[in-house]
Amino acid sequence: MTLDVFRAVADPTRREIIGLLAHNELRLSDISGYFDMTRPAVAKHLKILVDTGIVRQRVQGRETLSRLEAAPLKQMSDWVSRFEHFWEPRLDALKTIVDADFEQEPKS
Amino acid sequence: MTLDVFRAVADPTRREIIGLLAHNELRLSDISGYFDMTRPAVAKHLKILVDTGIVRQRVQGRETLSRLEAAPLKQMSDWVSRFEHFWEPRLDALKTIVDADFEQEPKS
DNA sequence: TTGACAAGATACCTTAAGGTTTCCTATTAA
DNA sequence: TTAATAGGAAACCTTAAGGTATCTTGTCAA
Repeated sequence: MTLDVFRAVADPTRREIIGLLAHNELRLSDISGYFDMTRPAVAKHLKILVDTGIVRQRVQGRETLSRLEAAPLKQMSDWVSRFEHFWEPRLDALKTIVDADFEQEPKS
Repeated sequence: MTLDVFRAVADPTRREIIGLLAHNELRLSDISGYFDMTRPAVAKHLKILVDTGIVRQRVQGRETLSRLEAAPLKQMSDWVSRFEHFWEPRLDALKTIVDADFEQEPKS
């Protein structure tokens, strides 16, 4: 029971799976075709991604389709964004520009 | 020998250490004061952060001062940014705005 | 209506991760 | 010049992580 997004993303295989699912809905056997490891190994990685909510699955007959549900990755994005100004010193200025622009827009 | 930024950041203790060093240069004993674990345990975490380049150290007498070197976190930032549009649908528009603005600026 | 395919489940193995205790060495303050 | 402090280093322990092999069950096509 991991449930931790950071831990889920720590593994390179899982990052690759996330990449694969970014644009396609795939079956387990499709995914495991990309990797040099057994299907149950990939299934375990996939399960971890499902447990953290990064991947969602739907069953269709004997197949299980997996698709990306990227929202939980926002946690990571939020955390790391606290440090962006370290390598992007113009970021403060940028933020000002964006904020100003958003204020101009009508409330939908 | 980890050297992997994603793995380094996967551990919550190490994320906290990164947070502590974001604004202060601290000694090991300062840092370990924040945690409910032994000093050598914290030292190991710190070593992993040093190995990935996220933390830099300088020796001053009998003290070793650690400070954040956030640049390696950019790797994570870059990776996760590929998925930002999943939770921020306005991001494409935003990118356009920013690009346009940057083009206006003089080359330094 | 049987054979092949998709994938869940279980048992097991090996190594890496995260911790502890204990000891040692260098530096500084009294 | 000795006692306290900072922290490196080694040995060890336990559990979690990442894999494998193997078996079973459900579904579909021939």
